[in-house]
Amino acid sequence: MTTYRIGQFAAKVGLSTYTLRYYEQEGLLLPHRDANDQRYYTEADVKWLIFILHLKGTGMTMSQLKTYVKLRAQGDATTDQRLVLLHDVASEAHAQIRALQNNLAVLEHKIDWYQGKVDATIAEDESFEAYLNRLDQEEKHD
Amino acid sequence: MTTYRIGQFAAKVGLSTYTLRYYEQEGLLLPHRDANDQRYYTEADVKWLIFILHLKGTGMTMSQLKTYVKLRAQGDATTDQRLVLLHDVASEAHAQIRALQNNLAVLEHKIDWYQGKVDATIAEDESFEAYLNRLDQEEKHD
DNA sequence: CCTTGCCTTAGAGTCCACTCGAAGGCTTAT
DNA sequence: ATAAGCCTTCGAGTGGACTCTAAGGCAAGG
Repeated sequence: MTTYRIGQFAAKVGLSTYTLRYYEQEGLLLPHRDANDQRYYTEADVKWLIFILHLKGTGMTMSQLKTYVKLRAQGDATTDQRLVLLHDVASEAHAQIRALQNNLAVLEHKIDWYQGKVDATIAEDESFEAYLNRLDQEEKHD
Repeated sequence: MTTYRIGQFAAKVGLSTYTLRYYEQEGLLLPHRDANDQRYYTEADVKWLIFILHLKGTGMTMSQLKTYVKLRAQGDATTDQRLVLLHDVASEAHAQIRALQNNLAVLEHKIDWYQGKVDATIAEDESFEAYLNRLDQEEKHD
């Protein structure tokens, strides 16, 4: 069974040893120790950390992650709470994607404009402005 | 013609007066002044600021925004540079959306799993893992 | 008249997630 | 044997974008 010392593990997952010790301190990832107290990580740790990184990549904060880990440690009784938490994170992420797409639409319209691809008729501009207003309204609904 | 004092403008655009003065200091938004040196903002400033906020919302940094504003101030000779800059920002934003969607896919799969909606057959799990590996590989291409 | 809002400069504080350094001491690899 | 890697604690530094305070003063509305 393959194991990794902290330096190898860091290289494998693309984090620094500092960060790994920091995550450990925060309770996110608890490696094993050998007879000399040296940390070692297993393939299971690789999978778990990659999952953590996916969660972080959705915008989940350290604090939410810590909550999640604590709930997990408490066993099956907390699956409902975990679900609520993950649903929150997911809907935040959806909102963020939507916001990004809206902002990007504006940016790309400006790019088109710079490239002279937009017919600069009053009608067109006005309809795009109306569209933007609608987007801005929608963002306020959050 | 409607104008706004800084407090009204702040309320209108949803920023603090601190932030508006900060943006001004950074050269992003330069309001007019009345006879007593009090700032006032026009409808054009509203539009410009909203555009700035859309750009910021795509992930464009202060520093990029400052570059953009400086180029703009230099006139038509810089449209090419502005286009390059905006293209960069747009492709970064696209990448960020893709990353978010990938991470969200993992999160939602986990949610499904919690809800018992996933057939926990070895085959299914393995194919999902293969899928994740593929996503992770793709992220490395950036 | 008095409160509220605005003006200035300059600097300090905040938040988040790391990131690093120091110091002293084991352990592992070549 | 020697270097490279790892161990600890603990505190300080980083970056980005604000966010706020202080101090002293002018200006408009009720």
